[in-house]
Amino acid sequence: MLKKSQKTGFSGGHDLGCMRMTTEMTERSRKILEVIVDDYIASGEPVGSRAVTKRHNLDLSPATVRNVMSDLEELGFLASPHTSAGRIPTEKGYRYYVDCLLQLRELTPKEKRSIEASCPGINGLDKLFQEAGKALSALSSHAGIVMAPRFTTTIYKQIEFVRLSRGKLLVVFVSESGLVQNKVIDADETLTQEDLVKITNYLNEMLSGMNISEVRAKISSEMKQERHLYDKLVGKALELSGAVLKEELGGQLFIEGASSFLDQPGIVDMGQMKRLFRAFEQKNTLIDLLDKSQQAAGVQIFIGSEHELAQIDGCSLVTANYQNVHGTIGTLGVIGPSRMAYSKVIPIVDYTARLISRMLETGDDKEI
Amino acid sequence: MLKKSQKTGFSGGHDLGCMRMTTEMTERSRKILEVIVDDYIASGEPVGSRAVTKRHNLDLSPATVRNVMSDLEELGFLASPHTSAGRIPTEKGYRYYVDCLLQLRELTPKEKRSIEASCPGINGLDKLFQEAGKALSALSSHAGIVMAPRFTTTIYKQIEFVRLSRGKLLVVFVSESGLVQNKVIDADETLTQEDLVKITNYLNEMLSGMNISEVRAKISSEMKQERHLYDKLVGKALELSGAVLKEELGGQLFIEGASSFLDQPGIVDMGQMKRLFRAFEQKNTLIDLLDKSQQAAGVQIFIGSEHELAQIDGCSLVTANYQNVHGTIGTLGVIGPSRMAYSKVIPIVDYTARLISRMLETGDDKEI
DNA sequence: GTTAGCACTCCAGCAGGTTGAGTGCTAAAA
DNA sequence: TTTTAGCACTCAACCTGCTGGAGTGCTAAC
Repeated sequence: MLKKSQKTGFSGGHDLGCMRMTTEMTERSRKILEVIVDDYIASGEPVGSRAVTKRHNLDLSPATVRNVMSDLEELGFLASPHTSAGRIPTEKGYRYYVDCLLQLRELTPKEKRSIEASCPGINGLDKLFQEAGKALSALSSHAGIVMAPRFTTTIYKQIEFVRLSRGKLLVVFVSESGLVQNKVIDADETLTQEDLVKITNYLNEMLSGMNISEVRAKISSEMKQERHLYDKLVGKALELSGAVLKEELGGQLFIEGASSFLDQPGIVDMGQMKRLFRAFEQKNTLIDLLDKSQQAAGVQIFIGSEHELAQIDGCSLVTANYQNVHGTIGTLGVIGPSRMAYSKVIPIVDYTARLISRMLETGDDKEI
Repeated sequence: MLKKSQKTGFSGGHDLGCMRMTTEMTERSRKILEVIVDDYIASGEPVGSRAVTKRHNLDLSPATVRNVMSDLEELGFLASPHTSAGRIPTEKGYRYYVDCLLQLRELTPKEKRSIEASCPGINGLDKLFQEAGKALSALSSHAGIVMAPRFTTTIYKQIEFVRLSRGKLLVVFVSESGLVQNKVIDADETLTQEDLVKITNYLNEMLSGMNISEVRAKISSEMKQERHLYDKLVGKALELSGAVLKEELGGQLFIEGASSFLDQPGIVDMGQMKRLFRAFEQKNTLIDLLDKSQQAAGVQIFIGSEHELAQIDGCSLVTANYQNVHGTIGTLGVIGPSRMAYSKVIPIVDYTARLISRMLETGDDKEI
């Protein structure tokens, strides 16, 4: 775990470059910025010069601190809600804090155990993701968010057809990691049970072990090639599987503990709260955002308007990817107000992502 | 559709008995109560005597209306927030209104089409329920709520086993209505692929067409009976299926559009809002409530504290059941503040429940 | 460069006054 | 007997002016 004065270097949308600033930022002003952000995160109240000197014995007078704060405001790290309130961090201020000043907390064994206990073995991936989201939420006191693997990144394992009432066919698709997708499609009724078995075997043999992009390509090429040659059943098989896989399934998003947003003492803007909850309901904008964060490795932090989602304005997002043996397949994290305890949230997200990765890689959750 | 002055007779927790009251309630006081409730539902503001006479030409002076309102308050149908505000309906007032005064609106063809359009054929039951919830929410401007069929009411159709990594087995269970449940279980690695096929065939042959309670009983009795007699594979099959079915799965709850609760102009009590959203997240208390409402037929209305859920205090719930050929299997409805437009919401819930029933019965959504 | 002092600003809270909506009561009218 | 008009009363909502406190910016001294 990172120690003080090491650079944490979390990347987000912007690269503020915490080095570029050091010409203007003395060690002292850094310390003061840190104290202010810490204080504000803890209290939610604007921080005044006197509070800075009092709570952390800096051997400086309030007047001196005021001068530094004034500089910090000019640099864009702080802002005052009004003349005679204290200062609060700007987004830029949070960014600098996270990039250069943050001292991460170790997770306590109790917290680790708490996360582990929430993921009681894999019995159904959906369940696992949901529980992970709940754990993230419970420990961070913000909303936990888990994006299930996108369909395209999964590996074909098996397909099954179940005949429902008249002309309806349930197709169950299973990926290697245990992700299950199902869909009902229309199918002509001439297909017998044996036909279905043959189709199943044919598809499973041909496609097993491919990822979904490959599967799509394969089906498409086979369809062209074999249209007039082989027997009708093969054509049917391709048609059915094509129908199932043509849609972009998956990328399912689990959001847990969204109600923690209502815990903020004085809810500032009800309109924003509405937009936020609506974004949680629609999910697709969030999915896009998480897709982006899936490009980079490690813990990523998006502060305020760094993500372009106007709907979740004023919120920050801490994410990390999880992997299986084939590489990164999904993203999880915490979403909360920009004023969140990053030092606590980051290790939680990091640890949870690693835990999920291990579980998906080994299929074993006992030994971490 | 019901017309004015017919009794609607929706039942809820309490039976106020709209007849017992008529000794005290004249035609005129009924009319005034109706106007007040209508007005309050429309405006959200306490209704004064003058507003009653103005907006609905009753040929009565405000003073007369005041006398009647005073009576209605004494009877417990109205309450005043404070001395010089108008009156608002009590829960009892809503109950009387819903039972005796309500004039249901017909759905417009546009609304019907809107509901139908939201359920674009069954491609996956989960998806269907979710979309139905969204439709309920969109049309009612409140939260839509759909409870998927409980596992115990479903009919066994098919079971499939898919081998995942080391020792993990994915079990996919399909019910006759197309409900899919999957679960990962541990299984010893000695089972070959052929063993699995045999197990699958054995189970599907033995259990097909039974409901889940029967299936459980059957497995249990078979296990006792055959433990020492037949080959090991049968025992294994029973063991596996038992592991899958022993849990109470299903009863999944879809809640859509919860954010509409935030649309209320002046949010009264933030604490209540929190409790509400937390109840939506936990779901199980709501599931219990909906389970209860599944006993009775037709549209059911729970107003305010008639349901015992303190968490959703001040909210009303309008529900209806949906059926397939085997009878009632699930519940859907709308949950919103007690001050909701019942005349609009009730037909929406009713129509949606019928639509879902038809779709589940015929497997065809074209012709309604 | 740092600090003390001072004037200034602004929010929060409180008291007092006003307005308007709505009520309850009473006495007169129907 | 029922309905209505009139009047006094109440109370929330709003505005106002006032005060205290927290915090700032500036300047001059250390």
